[in-house]
Amino acid sequence: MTEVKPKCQTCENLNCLIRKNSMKEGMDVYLDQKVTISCKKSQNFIIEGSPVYGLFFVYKGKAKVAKTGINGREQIIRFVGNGEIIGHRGFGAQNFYQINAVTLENTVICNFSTKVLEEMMQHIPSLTYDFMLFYSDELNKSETKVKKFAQMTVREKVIDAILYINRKFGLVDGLLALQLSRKEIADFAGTTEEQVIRTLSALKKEKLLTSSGKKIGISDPEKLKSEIAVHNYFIDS
DNA sequence: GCATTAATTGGTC
DNA sequence: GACCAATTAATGC
Repeated sequence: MTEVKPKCQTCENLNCLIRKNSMKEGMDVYLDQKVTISCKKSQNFIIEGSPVYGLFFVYKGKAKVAKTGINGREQIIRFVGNGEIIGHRGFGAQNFYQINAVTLENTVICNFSTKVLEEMMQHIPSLTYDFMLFYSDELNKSETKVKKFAQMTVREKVIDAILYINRKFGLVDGLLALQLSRKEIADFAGTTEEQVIRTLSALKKEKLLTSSGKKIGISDPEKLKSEIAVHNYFIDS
């Protein structure tokens, strides 16, 4: 752990709420209290049910946020990349995390304690406002997701999941930059691994998707989008 | 190359 | 459309 703590003021993750406000008067004292940790792939750095110890930001890497169901069934809430927040539901009244967060690759994470965050919020209004907008947006996404889960067919859910991953992480050589197992796609889409596999091979046969090994490529994004357009696919849930 | 893990396929409820 | 079992492909050591 000889990592140099990245400075917020010069961080390249311009979408990070802390970064956005890092130049504000009085921020320095809070930013100095940041803790940065280096996680290997598949590290469970937030454990469901454990006491809240602040807010996390992805500095570099990727992670998934999930809730565990009864018989090992997992519901992936969302995927996060550079500059994004994790654990924000634990901020405020709640004392225990309601989610698990696991890295999908080697990932560097910044952490602010709840105490430091509270002080920041009290003293930097623009930061507080940005957070409010963020929470509002999250709630909107969450509501959209409820609708999707209730109304979409499996095929639509899988298409939606693929497009979401594409929107968020993009393609490399025509293949999704974030490589997930079929099980993970299923846990995110709200269906089973087998259904995902069957849907993927159907879409492949229809020439809407391509694949190279276990990696997935998109060959006809417009057609995919039009299939779920009726569900407002463009809302990034 | 072998052993473990993931993907796929077929069948049942 | 979920769950289970058997087969096959992919990947780690």
